Amino acid sequence: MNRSRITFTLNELVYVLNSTADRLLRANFELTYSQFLFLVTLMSQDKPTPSYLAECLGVSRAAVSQRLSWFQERSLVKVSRVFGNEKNLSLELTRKGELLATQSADFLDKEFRILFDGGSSVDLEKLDKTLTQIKTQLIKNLESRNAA
Amino acid sequence: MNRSRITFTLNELVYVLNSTADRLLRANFELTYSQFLFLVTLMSQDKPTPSYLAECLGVSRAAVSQRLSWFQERSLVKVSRVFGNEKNLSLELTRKGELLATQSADFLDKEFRILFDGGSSVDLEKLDKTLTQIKTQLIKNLESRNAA
DNA sequence: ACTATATTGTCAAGTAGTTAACATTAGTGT
DNA sequence: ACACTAATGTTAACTACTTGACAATATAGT
Repeated sequence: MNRSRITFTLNELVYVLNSTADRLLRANFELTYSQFLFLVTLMSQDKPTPSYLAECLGVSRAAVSQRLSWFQERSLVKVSRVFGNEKNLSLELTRKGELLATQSADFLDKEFRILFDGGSSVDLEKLDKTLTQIKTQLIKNLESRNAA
Repeated sequence: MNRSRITFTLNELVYVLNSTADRLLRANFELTYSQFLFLVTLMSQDKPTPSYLAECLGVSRAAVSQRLSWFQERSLVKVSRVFGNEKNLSLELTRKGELLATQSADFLDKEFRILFDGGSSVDLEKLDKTLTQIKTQLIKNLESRNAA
C-alpha cells in the first residue's frame, strides 16, 4: 500500500462531501458551507471570542475579523463587549442566527443520512474510530519527531 | 452515529495530512503541496492539455492557465503546440520537472510511511477500499437523486 | 459546403483565505 | 508601581482560486 492512494482517496471523499453540503445549503438556505460552519461552530461554544472561534475553525484571526461584518449585517451574529474587558469581543448568535444554524444542521443531517444509506454495509461508527486513531497517531509521531 | 462527526473527522484528518505534506515539501523542495500536485498529476497523464489537467486537479481552466507561467519560468513544464492542432496546448514536464516530481513524491512516500507506522495496526489497504466504497455509493445516490 | 454548436484558453472582476505589522489591552515579575 | 511580555483584533498587501465573458478553433448535422 503506498501513501498516495489513501491520501488521494481521502481528499476525493472530503471533496464530494463538502461540495455536496455546499450545494444543498446554497439551494435551501442561501448559505455556503463555510458560512454554515461559522454559525455551527459559534453555536457550539460557550463564551466565544473571535480569536477562539478562529482557532476552532482552523483559520486566522484576520479571516474571522473580516467575515464578522457579513454576519452582523444579516443579524445572525451579535458582537459586543463585556463590561470590564476591553480586550476581547464577545460573540453570540442572535435568535435568527441560532434558528438558521439549527435548521440547516438538521436538514444536512437528514439529507446525508439518506445519501449514506443504500446498503453500504459500512460501520460508520467503527470507521470514525479508525480515522480518529490514525489522526492521533500521526500527530503523536509528528510531535515526537519535532521534539527530537 | 450522526453525520457531523465523521465528516468532521475526515476533514480534520485531511487537514493534518495535507498541511504536513505542505510543510515537508516547502522545507525540502521549496514546493507547495498544490504545486507538487500539479507536477505529479501532469506526470501521470499521457498527452495532457490544460483543460484536462484542470479536470484532474479539480480546479477551473482559468486556474491552470494562470499558474502555467510559474512552472514555465522555472523550466519545470514545457508548453507547446502540436502541428495541425491550433486549439489545444500541449503540456509536458521538462527533465527538471520530472526529476523534481519523482524525487519529491518518493520523499513524501518515505516520510509518510514512517509517520503512518508506529503500531497503529490499521489495515490501510482495507481502509482505502472502504472509503472508496463510500465515495462511490455517495456519488451513485447523488446521481440517482438528480435524475429523479 | 455551411451553419450551428461545443470546446479551448485567457482575461477581468470578485471572493476567501494568508502573513506581517500595528496599536491596544491584559497579565507577570520584581 | 512599573516595565516586559503576550494576546487580541484590525488593517494592508498578497495569493490562489472562482465565475462569466470572450475570441478562436474544431466538430456535427443537414
